[in-house]
Amino acid sequence: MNILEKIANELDTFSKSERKVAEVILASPNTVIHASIAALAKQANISEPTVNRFCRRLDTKGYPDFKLHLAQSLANGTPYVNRHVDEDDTADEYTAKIFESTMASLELARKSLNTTTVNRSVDLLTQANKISFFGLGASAVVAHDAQNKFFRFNVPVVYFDDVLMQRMSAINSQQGDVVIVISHTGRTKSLVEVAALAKENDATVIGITNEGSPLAKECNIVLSVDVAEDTDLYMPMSSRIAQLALIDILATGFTLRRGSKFRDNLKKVKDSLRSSRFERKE
Amino acid sequence: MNILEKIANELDTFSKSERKVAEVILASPNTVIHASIAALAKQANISEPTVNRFCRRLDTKGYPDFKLHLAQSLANGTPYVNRHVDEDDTADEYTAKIFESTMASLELARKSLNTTTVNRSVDLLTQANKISFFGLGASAVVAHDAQNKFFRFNVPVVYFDDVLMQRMSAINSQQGDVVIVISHTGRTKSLVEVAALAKENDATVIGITNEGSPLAKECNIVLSVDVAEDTDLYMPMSSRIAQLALIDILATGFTLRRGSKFRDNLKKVKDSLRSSRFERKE
DNA sequence: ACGTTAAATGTAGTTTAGTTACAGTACGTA
DNA sequence: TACGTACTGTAACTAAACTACATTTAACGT
Repeated sequence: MNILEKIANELDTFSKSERKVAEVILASPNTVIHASIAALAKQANISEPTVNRFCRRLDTKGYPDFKLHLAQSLANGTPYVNRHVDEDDTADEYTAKIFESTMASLELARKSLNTTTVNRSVDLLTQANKISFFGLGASAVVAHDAQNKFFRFNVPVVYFDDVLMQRMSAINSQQGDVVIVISHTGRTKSLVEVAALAKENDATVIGITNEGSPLAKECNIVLSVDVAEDTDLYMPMSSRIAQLALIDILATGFTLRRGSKFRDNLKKVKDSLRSSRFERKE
Repeated sequence: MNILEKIANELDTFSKSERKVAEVILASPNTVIHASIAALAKQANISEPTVNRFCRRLDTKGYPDFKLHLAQSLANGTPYVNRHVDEDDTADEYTAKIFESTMASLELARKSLNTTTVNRSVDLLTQANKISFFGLGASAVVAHDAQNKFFRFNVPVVYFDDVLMQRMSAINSQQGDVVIVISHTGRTKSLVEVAALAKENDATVIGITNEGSPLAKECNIVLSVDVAEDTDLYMPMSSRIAQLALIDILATGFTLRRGSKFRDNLKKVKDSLRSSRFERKE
């Protein structure tokens, strides 16, 4: 574990003097890695051996070794944190925050995603007679994107962001069809109903949603991605990015499963677009 | 710069003995960071001062400082790299690669995005009488998402992913309207024409596209995000994620500019969705 | 409240590691 | 071949880190 986090975590298990050291370190770790044990002791108003004992308590061999660990923690740069946008942030600030939060979410999503489930989903998708993507609101965007990707595979694929169309489509589904229902919360009533309908009609229902949600209960497979709390109170942000990454993953798994011959097909689709574009000048 | 790379780069500028040290370090940097200067000297079959001189040549204060830098290089662990998916990757592998590539792209996008331009775009958006988002293919998804976000702001906003609708809408645009045209390559003919049409009709055209592309030339403002080469040869992946992050940024800037009273409005929109959802059980 | 004991902290001395100054060696050039 | 420069090593020195022990502080029981 990152030694800086460790210090922060164990702050209350430290003795009085040790806490002094800890606080100095946490306040400006970048200075500390260039300071001698004497300098650090002085700054924390404690003796050198106390610093040394502090280092040992953190499972390092001594002060130099501790500095090494500290340097490594810093290099990791407290990677990406979900930081909330502030009322008086400048364009510079909120831009940075949104990028960071997005990345923090992806990091989290990566960790939480179950690749065995991914694999099973890809299995099902490759065998499907027809693939449908359903979503509403922000999740409709994800469904839209999924259609876009799977359409290139030359498989029957549809996407609906309209409640009625979703219902009709679900009712008409049958065995061999795969229905992917997308909802971050998994609590949108009409989508839960659509999932149930599709299941009743023997379609395989894959949910891209929260584990344990009402929607999840109606699904044969649940692909859940944990996501950092949304940066903006009122708009879904990170959740849909993680979902899109998941779509990429499914699409990639799909092409890999289909083998290299299949990929020639993709090339054809791409080439077909060429005439609609301006040539790139060298 | 990463000190390990630096050593590798400058290998041929080193003297004979220095190269010996360099090679030992490159061979097993992880051992070196825990070794004393004496141990390292012995392993490289050279004297201690030579190691010291080696450290100085690399712009460090001495051996301990050098070890610090080395430790940081190692911790950095080549953060996020754009890694291409391989024919025989397992689900585990391609999942990891896609997440990593996506994050690498966001990292790149963050660096390349000009926040002054973002700020100007937000300015224009807040003053717009009507906002239109146009995109095709993968970029249609981004436009779709943008509509979703800006719709909550209770401003007139439309999105079209149909060429004819885009043309009609562009022709009907007028001064005070803002048209946002989205295209990764910026070379899609019909979109370039739409941008030109909108501009002729005195709308302000903002392009989310490649700087220097045909589309960029037709725009009043260009929001360009550099993006790592796409992981998949035949499908856009990272580009649209970066574009979506940009939409988040614009939307966030928009709400911030409109002030806190405006945000109550967003709450209302969100609350209005409540009845369509299952209650969360505690 | 007082004394006892254990834990925590500091002081001083020791050891180890790192650095500097200088001397010797190797190599290239005139 | 002789000279000079750049490189490398030896030995002395300095500074940093650590250990052992003394002192203080805090906690607990009487």
